[in-house]
Amino acid sequence: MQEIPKKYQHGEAEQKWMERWESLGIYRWDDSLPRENTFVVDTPPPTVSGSLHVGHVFSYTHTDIIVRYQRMQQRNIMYPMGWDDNGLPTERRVQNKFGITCNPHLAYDPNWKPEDAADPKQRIEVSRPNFIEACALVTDEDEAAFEALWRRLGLSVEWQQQYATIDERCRHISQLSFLDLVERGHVFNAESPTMWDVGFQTALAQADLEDREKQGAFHDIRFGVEGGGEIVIATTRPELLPACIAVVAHPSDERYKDYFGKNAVTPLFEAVVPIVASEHADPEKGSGIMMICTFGDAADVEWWKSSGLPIRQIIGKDGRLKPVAFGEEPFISRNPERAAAAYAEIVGKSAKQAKAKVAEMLAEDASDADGAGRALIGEPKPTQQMVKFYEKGEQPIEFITTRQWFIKVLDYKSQLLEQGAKIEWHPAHMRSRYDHWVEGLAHDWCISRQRFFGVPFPVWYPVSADGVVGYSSPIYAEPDSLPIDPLSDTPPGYKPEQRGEPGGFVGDPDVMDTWATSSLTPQIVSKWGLDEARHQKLFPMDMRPQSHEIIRTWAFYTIVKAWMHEQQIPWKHVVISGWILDPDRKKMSKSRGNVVTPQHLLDEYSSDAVRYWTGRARLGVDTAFDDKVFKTGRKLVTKIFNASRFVLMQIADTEASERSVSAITEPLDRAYVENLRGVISSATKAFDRFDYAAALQAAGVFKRVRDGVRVLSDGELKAKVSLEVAGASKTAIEKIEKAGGSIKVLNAAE
RNA sequence: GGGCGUUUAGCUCAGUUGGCUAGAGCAUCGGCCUUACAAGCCGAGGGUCGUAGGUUCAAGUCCUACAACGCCCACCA
Repeated sequence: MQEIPKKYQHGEAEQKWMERWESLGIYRWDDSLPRENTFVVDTPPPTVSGSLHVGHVFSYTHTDIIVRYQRMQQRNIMYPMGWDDNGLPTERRVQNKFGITCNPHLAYDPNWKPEDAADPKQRIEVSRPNFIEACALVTDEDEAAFEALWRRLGLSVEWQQQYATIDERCRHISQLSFLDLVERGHVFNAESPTMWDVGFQTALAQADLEDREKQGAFHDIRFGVEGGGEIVIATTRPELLPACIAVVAHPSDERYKDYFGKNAVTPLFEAVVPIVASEHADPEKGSGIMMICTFGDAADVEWWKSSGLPIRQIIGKDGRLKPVAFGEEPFISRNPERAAAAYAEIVGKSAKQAKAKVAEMLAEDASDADGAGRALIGEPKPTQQMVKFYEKGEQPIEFITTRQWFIKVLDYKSQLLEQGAKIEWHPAHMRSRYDHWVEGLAHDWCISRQRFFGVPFPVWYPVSADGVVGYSSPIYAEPDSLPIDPLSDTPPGYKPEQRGEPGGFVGDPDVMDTWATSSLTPQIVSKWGLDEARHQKLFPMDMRPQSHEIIRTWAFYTIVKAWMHEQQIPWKHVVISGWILDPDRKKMSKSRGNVVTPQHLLDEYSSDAVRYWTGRARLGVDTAFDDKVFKTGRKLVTKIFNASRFVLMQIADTEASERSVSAITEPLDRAYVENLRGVISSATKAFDRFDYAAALQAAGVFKRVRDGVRVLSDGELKAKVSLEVAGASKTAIEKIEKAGGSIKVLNAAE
């Protein structure tokens, strides 16, 4: 990298002030002061992924600008900082760095140290507490890097108030939250079809998904009908044919009216499935008739739930077709031997491989169910389709039946909408994103994940004398004992030796969704459940800064928790910042490879110049990265610095009595002061509505009101004044004269 | 398919409840070493306010339709 000239090296001075501020403790929150006049910020805990980019600098500076304004208004500020180290990104990095995987059922080994993990290539299994130690080692480094950046940027964070989402306090409060929701009846566990990522092998929530476009193909498949006839069904997932449980068409669809009540026979597997009239089918789409499989998509799940039909689950947790027994419930077939032979061709294959194989078999199959000919009609027809993926996953999600914990959000849509309406959104239109998300919710919030680096559920299950685990009668931890790990701690009334034994207990091996903790950031800061007096002083908070793409997760979940626990809103204001776009107006993201790191910008232009750049971006509006703005910022900062020096020099030569406003007598000076009042007033109003960009603009306009034009148009000095001005513009002179003033323009020589 | 947003100077963007000749920064061009500041100062040129209608004494601003771009959601047999 090019070396930065000495005159542009700002680090030293910034370092000095950073240390000065810290030693003075000027950013401390004073817990002795009452709630009134306190300003509390729900700072976003950044994911400590080790990579920093200008996006971080951008949104965190916005918050700092608002905080500094509030501090100038004499507010007692709570501006904490958290680190989101809990969750999958850290887990993956630790696995690769130390060559370990977590086996939550192992016991903690106090002698094992991550540093002496032998060979990164050799995967050794460690207990969950050991794994968490290894995670802590990695995240400590990352957190230090983030903290250094934040300090360099001059964020006026209250560094005494730090938390990490995996630390003891966060685990404690997350578990307490879970127990409280159990008590209030908002939580349940159920074995039911759930969105599942086959790569990470964990359950997911609706908010974890994203749509991706994928090349698919319609396969027209001929089904026989018992008693004669045939129907043709178009599907993009022929591999699910063995999982078909029914065939449905719209009740008003004339083409299929005669078939309702009869049974269809699937090709290859010869399962006899009912032909059902259902609103679920759209006569306009495909051939108007569709197969219901367990499970192709969320709609299949819904339909199955109300049908009373059995589940034919063929996709396993790893995304491969698992072994099933034809001829036995639920895989009843008219011809079990043929079905088993066909299935033997695809068992163990991934869904994708199985799709191709099934299509091949259908194409070759000349003797389908009722001997009507080739089961696959024509060639598969390619189509672009939108498929749901886990946002971090590489394969489409599947619906797989597993036992999971859920929070009931579907029952409370109207209450959650009401809560959203009580919060002020900046900009206001961002609220509609929240409203739409809530209105469109289709699933309760699945909060359990089959992962390791997270907060465990404070739950055990009794094991009966004949070895059956009692999932329906969980043993909950005592609130006083939190945080606990059910895989190493023993439930009340049991002895450690009874773990896994008949008549004993087992611990719940799952961890919580990382949002189950992140949704409690206000309560974590206020120490809800741990320190009631502090909670009352800090909750609800004043401001939640965040970006718009996580309205459906972070904002939504936080609102859910605050409402469920205390029927409160978590904060009064949500402040939404936009994205950083690259100079071509594309979103900056790691995958695009267009990310700009902040360090060289700070070195070359100074923290203040970078802050100036962020301050120009309006709330909620995406901003293109433009290095000209940094240059402008640097010039402006120098200007202000020099002007201040000039003023200080003047003051040094002036008696204290001459420094009051009343001592200003020159009309032009008085005009400036008058104008300054207006600037302060409009900047203050802007800041009060969190619009720092408008405040900056107000100040920027003042900078160039040097010829008194605006003063004459609206100050109290509109009365006739005579001005002696150096270098007044032509227009300024005209305006002043038009307003009835007179003006004498001085030459440089005078 | 539903929703939200954006569209104003070459570029990046302001423009409040409709109200004097639509503004700023950057860029361009011209002129200046005028107490701290050439990392500065003064000035100039540059706009059919996305398109088409409508309301009004008056529309960048309000209404209707349309277009382009971005985002969110849904569908996806």
